[in-house]
Amino acid sequence: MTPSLKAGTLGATMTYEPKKIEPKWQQFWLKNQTFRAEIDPSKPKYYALDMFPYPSGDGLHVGHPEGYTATDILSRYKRMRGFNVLHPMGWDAFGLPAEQYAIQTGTHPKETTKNNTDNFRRQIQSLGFSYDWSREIDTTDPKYMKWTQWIFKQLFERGLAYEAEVPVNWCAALGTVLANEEVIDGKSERGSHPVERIPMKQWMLKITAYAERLLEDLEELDWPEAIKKQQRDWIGKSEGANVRFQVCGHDGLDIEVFTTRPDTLFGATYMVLAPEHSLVSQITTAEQRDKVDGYVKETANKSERARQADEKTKTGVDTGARALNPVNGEEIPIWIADYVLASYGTGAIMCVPGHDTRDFEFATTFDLPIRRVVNTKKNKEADLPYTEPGVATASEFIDNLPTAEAKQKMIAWLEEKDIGSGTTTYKLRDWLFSRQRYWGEPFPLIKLEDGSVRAVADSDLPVLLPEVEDYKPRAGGNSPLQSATDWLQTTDPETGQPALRETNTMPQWAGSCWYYLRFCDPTNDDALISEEAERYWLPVDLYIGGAEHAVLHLLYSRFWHKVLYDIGVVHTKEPFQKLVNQGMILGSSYRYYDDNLSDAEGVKANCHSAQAVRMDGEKAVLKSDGSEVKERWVPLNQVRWEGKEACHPEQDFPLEEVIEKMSKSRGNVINPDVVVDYYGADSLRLYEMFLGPLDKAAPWSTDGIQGVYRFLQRAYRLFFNEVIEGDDTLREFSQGSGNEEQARLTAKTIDGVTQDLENLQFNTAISKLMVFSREIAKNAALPREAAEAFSLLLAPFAPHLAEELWAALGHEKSLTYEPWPKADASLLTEDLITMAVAVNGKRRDEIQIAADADEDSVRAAALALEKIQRFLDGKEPKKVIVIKGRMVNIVAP
RNA sequence: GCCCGGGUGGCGGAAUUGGUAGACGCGCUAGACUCAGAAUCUAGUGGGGGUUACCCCGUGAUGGUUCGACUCCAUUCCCGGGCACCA
Repeated sequence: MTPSLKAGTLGATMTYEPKKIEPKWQQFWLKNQTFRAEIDPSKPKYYALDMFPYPSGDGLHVGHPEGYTATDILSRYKRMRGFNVLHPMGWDAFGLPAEQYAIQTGTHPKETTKNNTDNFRRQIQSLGFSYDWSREIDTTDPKYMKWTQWIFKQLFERGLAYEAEVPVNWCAALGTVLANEEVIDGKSERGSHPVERIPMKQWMLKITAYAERLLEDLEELDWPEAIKKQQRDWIGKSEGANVRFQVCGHDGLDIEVFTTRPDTLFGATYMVLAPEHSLVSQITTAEQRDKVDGYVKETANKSERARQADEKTKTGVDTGARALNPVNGEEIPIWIADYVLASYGTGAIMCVPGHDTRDFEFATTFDLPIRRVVNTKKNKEADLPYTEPGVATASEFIDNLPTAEAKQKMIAWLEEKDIGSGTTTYKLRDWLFSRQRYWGEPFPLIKLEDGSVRAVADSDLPVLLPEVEDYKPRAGGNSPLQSATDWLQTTDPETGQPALRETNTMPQWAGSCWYYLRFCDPTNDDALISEEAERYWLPVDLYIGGAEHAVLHLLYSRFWHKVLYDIGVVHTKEPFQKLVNQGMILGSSYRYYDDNLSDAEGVKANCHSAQAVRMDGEKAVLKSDGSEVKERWVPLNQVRWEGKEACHPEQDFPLEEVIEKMSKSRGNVINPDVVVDYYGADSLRLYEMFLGPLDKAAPWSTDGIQGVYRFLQRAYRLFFNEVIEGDDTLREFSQGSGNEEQARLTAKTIDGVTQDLENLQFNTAISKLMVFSREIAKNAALPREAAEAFSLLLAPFAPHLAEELWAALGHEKSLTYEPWPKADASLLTEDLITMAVAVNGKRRDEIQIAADADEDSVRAAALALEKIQRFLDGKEPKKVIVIKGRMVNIVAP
């Protein structure tokens, strides 16, 4: 270490000044590559990964550092525990905002992305995270893209990527199609634009081929149950049977249905096809044709959202056709209705109104017969619809069988008669993988004149994006790449035939699907990852990120990982062993209302405080006259403070505080740069961890951060005398571990902080450090051993100050690889302990007694207490319960 | 509607998994320092009663199990999240 890095030599550090300490250590770490990770088989590895960010133009907000701080704490802790830690950071840099900015301004997205990543890197580095920056990656880097395209090629060559004309989620506002996972309530996940379903030719990835494995392998993962459940639901496995129903009057024409309740076949009194079902027009009778055509058209025009809007009202039309129920030969009507989805199962169902709520509603609406074929488990008649498992009834050969057995017997019967078979169905659809955008990875594919599609040779990867004039998507669902003629028109190197390049690009998820692999071997030009690096570093030991990626990124990466597993690139079935979702950091928004309902500009609106407004359903109205008003938000920096009360900047009324997700539109975003400037990175890190448990949402409070800042100041003053003129000087330490009280406190703190770190309970760990800093030197000088231990314990949380203190103790090396302090176990247990004495469970007094005192002496000591005697009133206690080391409970008569 | 979470002081949150409820921090109150403020330090701070000793109430609500319940069980209310006609 250079002498200039010794504490106090930089000039007048008269008090704890993060601005002097923090940049110094950040530069030190960078210059010395302190956190550089190399494969070292002699050490156990630990791979701590953050979900890498999309570098937006807005920069970091305080939500980002929460997860980053947590992984950083663990990384620093694990290094001190002797682990070889891989802790990298990079950029998920393809994405819509840079492209939209390009459309508006003509700036190449590459340029925007570069500026944004530079800003993100600066911000992240100002927080003192222990990333190995030599491993930084960027998904838009051609060297990275090459391998994204290479993986796509592997999928393509194994038939896992195919082009199909499918009904897609077309979002006109974004000018692109979206994956099912990107559509929420019929709107785009990004921006909430309307999405419609239209048929288009698109590239699909066969994620459904991995449905079972994606489901099964969830079992062994240490993930939050909620996320596992979301993935299970999304995969949506159901077991049942496919059954063929013969259509009357159409020789040999069958309609196949999927049912999870083959045991209720005797109760099937009608069938329903999705309006889009391919057989609809063929089987519709002449009398019903007009009605059916009308209904089909009507539902086709309805958006997906409108179709699902009110599920209670069932609509449908009889096709006039009849089918034979294969179990009893009964003729049953075939209807079409939009409550049956074309995309699930076979797009047709058999309806058992007695035992399915939806069928029941439909049958009631259209007066179709309802039949009871299942009784309760006790074989009693239940109210219909009865959807629980029970016992079959009125079902001939399966009568009296419990549901599970009845299903099995029915499936065996169907298979024997060759009219059906047991089947498993998944809700999971194949992954729609092409986007009509500029800023994404081009597909490494060429299309020949004969219609065949060929993958570009490995030696020609990566296929780079062409330069274009205009970044806007082209009409008719074509990507901007369509107009890059020189790029588009190429020749097949093998046959010399003219060929066209694929003009769609990959979705943003492509790059993030495998980035955790590249971090292990970021500059390898011969493989996406070397076998050595893969074997050593994988899997990721701790992965922290937002819960919003539950079924998007986390499902897609698992899928790609399994494909790579199958082709021998990776050796683990799953990429992320332990996953933690950090909770959101919420902001305070300030609300009022005005009567400018149309958002007209230049209008002098009448403003109202929230107190004058009540909610009338979805609408906000004035309490006084019931007229409608619209909510408005005052950005944080414009709020006028009257003491503790937030007020409208120009008018004289208080604003309503609403705690919610931070967003630009609310003006409640806290910029970490401002916090670092004022309190320093160590305070920001500490505060975010001190807010509460990592996985819970918590509101940001500007007052709250003062508490941790004061703690750091106190910690600093524990070590230094503050000198008004000149440098602060180190205090006199006592030698060794100090007096017994101090030695015990040190041991207890080491023990407690260590346990909390292992459990990711950072908030309680910090509180233990606070207690330590307040108590340790209260009555005696700070012992040297305590000072050393404290610096090391503080290091994962507040690394800059910790390094400063460590250096002040005379150490010349960074504390990064110092062994983690070990608690003296003999000091953790006390000889003399305090035990609470309770009467009837209520604490009344306490006794001081030897820790190893036997039950009888504890009992005697407790009963001897004057206060206890008072409660007993001279009588014998009914019972005395002694909980070793904790308390005595006396049951009074 | 279904499935997960979660309801603890004025606020963020602790509580070794059935054993002293409210650690730690914010805020607040009082005091010290200061010409003054800021900063810092010290003490107090769940509610109610009492001069003290001390007593009563208290973990969304109601009941139950237990010597003892924030913790377990049942019913119920509220908040957050996810899924939502998936046959």
